[in-house]
Amino acid sequence: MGGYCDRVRVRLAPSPTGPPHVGNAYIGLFDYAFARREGGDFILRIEDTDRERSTRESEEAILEAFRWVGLEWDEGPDVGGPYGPYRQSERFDIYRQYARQLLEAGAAYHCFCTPERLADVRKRRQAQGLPSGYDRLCRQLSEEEVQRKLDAGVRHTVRLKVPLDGETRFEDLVRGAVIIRNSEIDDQVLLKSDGFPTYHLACVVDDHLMEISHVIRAEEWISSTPKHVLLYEAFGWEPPVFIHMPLLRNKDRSKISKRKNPTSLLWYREQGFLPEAMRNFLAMKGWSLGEDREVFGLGDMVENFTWDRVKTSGPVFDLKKLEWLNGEYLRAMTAEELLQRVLQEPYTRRAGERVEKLLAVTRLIRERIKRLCEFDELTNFFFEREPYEAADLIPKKHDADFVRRALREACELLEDSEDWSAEFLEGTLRGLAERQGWKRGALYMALRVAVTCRRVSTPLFETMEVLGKHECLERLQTALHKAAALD
RNA sequence: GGCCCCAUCGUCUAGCCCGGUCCAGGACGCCGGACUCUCAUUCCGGUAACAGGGGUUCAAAUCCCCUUGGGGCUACCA
Repeated sequence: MGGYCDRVRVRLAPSPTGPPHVGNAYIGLFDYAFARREGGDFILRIEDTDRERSTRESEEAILEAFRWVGLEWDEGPDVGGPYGPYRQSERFDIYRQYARQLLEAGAAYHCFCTPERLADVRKRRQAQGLPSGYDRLCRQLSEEEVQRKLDAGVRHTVRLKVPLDGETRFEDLVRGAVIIRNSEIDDQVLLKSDGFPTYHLACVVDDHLMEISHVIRAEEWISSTPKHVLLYEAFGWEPPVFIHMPLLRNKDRSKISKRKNPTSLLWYREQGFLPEAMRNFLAMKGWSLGEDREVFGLGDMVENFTWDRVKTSGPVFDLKKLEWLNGEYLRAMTAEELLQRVLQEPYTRRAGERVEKLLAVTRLIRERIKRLCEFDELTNFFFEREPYEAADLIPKKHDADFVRRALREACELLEDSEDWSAEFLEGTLRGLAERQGWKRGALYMALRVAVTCRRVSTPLFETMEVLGKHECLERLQTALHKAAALD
C-alpha cells in the first residue's frame, strides 16, 4: 500500500493563520498515536503558503499549544530533521522547480485568465448544472500565444492538466474506495500569479520529498484528494495512503467553528482544562479503546491504536463531557499535585500565600473544582472578607432573632477555646445545637455565611480550622453587627 | 446547482467488516433517591436509539438498493 519503504511517516501540517485550533490537535493526536504505535516518525510541517494570512506569531502559538496538549514531533521547524526545511515558505524554489517540470512534461499549462473572468465562468457553469470550475480556455492556447503573453508579462497562474475523461480513485484506509469522474475535477491552480504555490502543489511535493507514508487529515480534504492523486501520477510518484478523519462538529452539526464553539487551544488552557483530559476527550471523538473504557491516557491509545476502531461520522464537540473528564483527572490528583498545576500556569493570584494554607485550601476544593481557572473564585473568601447581605445570614424558616442568638452563643462558646480543630469545632457546635434545640443545619448555615461570607462554601468546620480562630471570631463579630440591624 | 462523505439513546460511543449470543451495552447529560452543615464528591435507580422503505436470508442494527436527513467541497485559502 503506497509509500516508498515500509517506514511509517506521518505529518501534521497546520497553517499559521490564526490561533491554534482544536481540529489540528485532534488530527495530530491520531498522527502521533499511529506513528508511535508503528515505531514511525511524526513530522510537523508549517503550511504557510498563504502569504496574506500567515504570521510568525501564529506559528509560535501553534507549536506551543501542541506541546501543551502533549504532542511530540520528531521533525519540525523547531527541532529540525533530515527532510527540512519544514516551513513551506522556505521551500518556494522547490515548488517552482517541480511546477516547471510539469510544464515541460506537458502535464500543466499557463493560464492567463483574470479573476473576473473566472468568477464569471463559474457562475455560468453552475447555472447550467455543470461542475463549477474553470472552462480550460487557456489549455487550448498555442505555444506561440503562450510565449507572447509571457514575454508581455501578463499575470498568469499554472494549472494542472486534468485528464478529460476516465476516472480517478483512491483507497481511503478507513472509508474504502472513493471514485470520481475526471470530468468533475477542476484544472487545479498549482502556482499562483505571485509565483507562490497553492496548498495542493506544496502538499504533494512535500509529502513525496519527505517520504510521508500516510496522509492523515480531516474529511474536508476528501474532494481535493483526487487532484492530489492526479498530481502524483503526473510526477510519476507513488501516492501515500490516505486517511480522512471525521470533522469535529458544532451542536448544529456544522463544521466546528469559533462562532459556535471555543476552537482555540489557548482558550482550553486558560480555562484550566488539563492537557491529559483534552487528549482523552479528543481521542474519544471517532476512536474508542473498547471494553467500555473511556478514561484512558495517551499511552493506552498508542498501545491499542488501530484504524479499524476509527469511526467516519462527525462527532459533536460536547463541552459537558470534557468538563466531566477534566473533573475525573482533577480528582485523581493529590492536593499537592493539584496545587502544583494551579501554581505553574498560574491560574491563581494567591501564589504568594503560605504553602500550608494553599494546600489546606486546595484539599477543600479538590472535589469541587471543574476547571483550574475556578481556583480563585472558589477560594477567595479564605484570603479576604467578602461583602454580603445581612439577610443572607438568616437560614430558611428562621428569623433574625435566631441568627443573633446563634452567633452570640457560638462566639461565647468558642472564645476561650484552645482547640480549633475541625473535629473539636464540629463537636462543640453540634452540642450547642442540641442543647438549644436548634436544627443543626440552621446553626451551621448562619455560621457558614458569617465565616465564609457565602451561602455555598467548602465544609464549615474544616474551613474554620483553615481560617484560624482569630479570623473566625472577627468574622463572627462582624456578622453579629450586621445581624443587629436585621429585623 | 454539481460532486463527494456520513447516518445506533439529546450527546460521545460499543455492536456492524466476519448476519443469529442485541426486545441493542457503556458513558456524559437530564430526572429521582441515598449520604450530608451548603455546594460538590460518592453510591443507587430511571429516561432514551438501530432515520424510512424495499430487497437478500430460516434469521439483519449488522449485507444490497432507493428515499430522506445531515455534512463537506465547489478560491490564484488552507
